[in-house]
Amino acid sequence: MANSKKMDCVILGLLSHKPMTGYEIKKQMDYSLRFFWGASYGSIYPTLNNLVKDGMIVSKDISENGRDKIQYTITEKGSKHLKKWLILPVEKDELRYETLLKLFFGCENGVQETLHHIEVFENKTKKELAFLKMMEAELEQIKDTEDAHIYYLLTVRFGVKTYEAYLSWCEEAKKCLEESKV
Amino acid sequence: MANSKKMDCVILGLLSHKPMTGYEIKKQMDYSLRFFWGASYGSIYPTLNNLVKDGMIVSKDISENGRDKIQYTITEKGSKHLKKWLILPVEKDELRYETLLKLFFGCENGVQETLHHIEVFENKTKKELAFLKMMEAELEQIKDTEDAHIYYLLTVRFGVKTYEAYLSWCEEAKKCLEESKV
DNA sequence: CTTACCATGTAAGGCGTTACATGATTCA
DNA sequence: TGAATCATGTAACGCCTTACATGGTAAG
Repeated sequence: MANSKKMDCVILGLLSHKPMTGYEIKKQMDYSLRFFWGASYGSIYPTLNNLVKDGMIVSKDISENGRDKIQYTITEKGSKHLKKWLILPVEKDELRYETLLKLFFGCENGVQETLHHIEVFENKTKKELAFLKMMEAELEQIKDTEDAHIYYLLTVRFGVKTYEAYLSWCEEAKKCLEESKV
Repeated sequence: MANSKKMDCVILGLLSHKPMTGYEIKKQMDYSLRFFWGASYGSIYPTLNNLVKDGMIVSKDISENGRDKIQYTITEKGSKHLKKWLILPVEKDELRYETLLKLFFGCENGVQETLHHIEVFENKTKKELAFLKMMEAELEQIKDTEDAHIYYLLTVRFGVKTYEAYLSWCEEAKKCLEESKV
């Protein structure tokens, strides 16, 4: 009760914007929440069923583009539940950065291998950053068309700022390790 | 085999620096890895027993300061295992940022509450940053006394850079939301 | 004398992924 | 016609946290 399951709240949050199918929820997560939250079908579909049981959402069988789907809509109860969760203090923000782990133990691995890990990380970050900047540009254009957009934009900018910091660190870290080789 | 349990490798990594007890491993993690990795006793102690069974580490009952402890030392096999894991490509770096989740759904929560979440996040980040800067200063002084220190320093600098980016974002985000109130 | 910290562990249970299973449709 | 994508789910399992359980020592 004190702090509901997060998966529940993420899905309620997404459904508070518009009715969606499980499949669409997954797509939406992979697109909008990709850099700070993830979920698999194996957790999404069971969660949806539980939310229906709890009266937080209702399901409706629809047919679109010649495909059978199950569309979920948030209920009044679900909306209240979401809002209650939103005002609660954040429990924890956590990272599990394997890259940093391998860096921390870099001494056992050698400079060359460690540099390689950094480069892989750098490339991944560059790609993600390009994606985020594209989203940022998109959102800036439609910023005023909907209240929610400003919040989306803020999360995207968070991503942009952190990824830029990562890249700046990569530069420094590479230099630092190159020098230590000499 | 392809990619061993991470908990195993973290512990092997820490033990590769020096022999430690389970309690010390936990302390060390909370201190050095705090901002990118975490673990509880409930996973550390069982992991240690498994590592002994697998011959990756050996245990030794010791008595120190009038206390009975079990000290673990990495074996040749454990060292090889660690090195094998270190050169493997990173599987995934993940964040689970509840703050960003609540921000993303900020529209359902209102500007005021969202600002509050940002301020809490900002304060927590400031404290962590101060801690990291202290570690940075410490490490810079002893940088050349041991090969491993440069790697510790790099992880700490990663933290410093990202936390500074977080704070810079907080400033912007607060302004942005304040303006939207008008 | 009691609080805080040192020190080690177990058990239950939560939470989520991976892999499997199925089948329709669209497009090259 | 075969691959990719749409669409929904289940089952097994892994991994970890929380809470519980125990007991010693140091310091106020």
